[in-house]
Amino acid sequence: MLISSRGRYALRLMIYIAAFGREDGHKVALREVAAGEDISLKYLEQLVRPLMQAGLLRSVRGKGGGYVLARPADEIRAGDILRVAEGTTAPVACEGIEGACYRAGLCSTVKFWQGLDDVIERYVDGVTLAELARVPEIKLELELGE
Amino acid sequence: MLISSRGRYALRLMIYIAAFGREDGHKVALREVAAGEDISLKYLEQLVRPLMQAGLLRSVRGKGGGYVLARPADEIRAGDILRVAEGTTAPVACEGIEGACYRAGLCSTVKFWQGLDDVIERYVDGVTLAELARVPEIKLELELGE
DNA sequence: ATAAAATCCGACTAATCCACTAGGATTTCT
DNA sequence: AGAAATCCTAGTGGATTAGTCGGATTTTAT
Repeated sequence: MLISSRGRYALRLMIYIAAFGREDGHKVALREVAAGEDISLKYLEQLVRPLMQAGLLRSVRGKGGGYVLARPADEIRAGDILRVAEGTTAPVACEGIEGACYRAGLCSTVKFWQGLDDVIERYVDGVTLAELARVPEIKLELELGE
Repeated sequence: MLISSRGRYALRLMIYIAAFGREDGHKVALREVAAGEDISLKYLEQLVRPLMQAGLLRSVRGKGGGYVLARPADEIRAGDILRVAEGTTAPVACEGIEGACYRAGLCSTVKFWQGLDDVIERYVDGVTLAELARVPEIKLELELGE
């Protein structure tokens, strides 16, 4: 799994929705996220699409609409979001198939890369969106004024 | 730390040198690596330079020359090679500095990314070049039906 | 009904990076 | 002298990234 800034933005987006959306159905509009996280609205629209297709978000169209988590935040793993956002999820392509593999360096590395991918996967799947959204009191102070 | 195929090639290169170079000073020519690993010679020349600068390889110029590990293989970590090969080693740029950080999603992700980087770093630094170069025999044993 | 607010959709683009190539210069052994 | 190797600088085609742009559609609010 590779992490680009698309994945980082997607994570921030989801954290924002988790933090400000309510289970009672309070929707979060992208315009709000764009302002809050300082990300272009148009870019967010792109990020949102795969997250919808993957069933991580639900949307309500039209005025007053927005996005809500499709599942409770503690049932969404950071890994779920990143895999969707990064698309391919191609960790390390194993070219060892077509026979170059009998040579020195190649095959021995395959296990190494698989091990690396396991480690990463285990980490990102060990953190829930709820944990990430349940953050600082700083944020709470700011929002209590609204 | 991000892993591109440049890092993968560099690792294979180093494994090859570790496997076929001897401590008594047997040098490995890139031409040989190119043939053995099926990587263009010109590309290998590029990969070699940062590894030299980082003090992981020593070279002998001129005819009959080649490359040797600058340190014993069990004192070189996979992480050493990857960090050098990947260059920037920019894991996740923290933009939280310029004040966008007080908002919801950003700060909480920084720790998350740092944690991910730690996990990766720990993994790649836990494997030595000696272990990677030694694998072929292990693999043989496995194939012999253990 | 109409306007506004939001999600949707598809294409486009400038910049950057990747993998690789090219052409030579220099060093050293035979 | 010639061959074999390392060294150095530059360029290039393709892919990916990060982001833009213009508009279509759906729904709510006035």
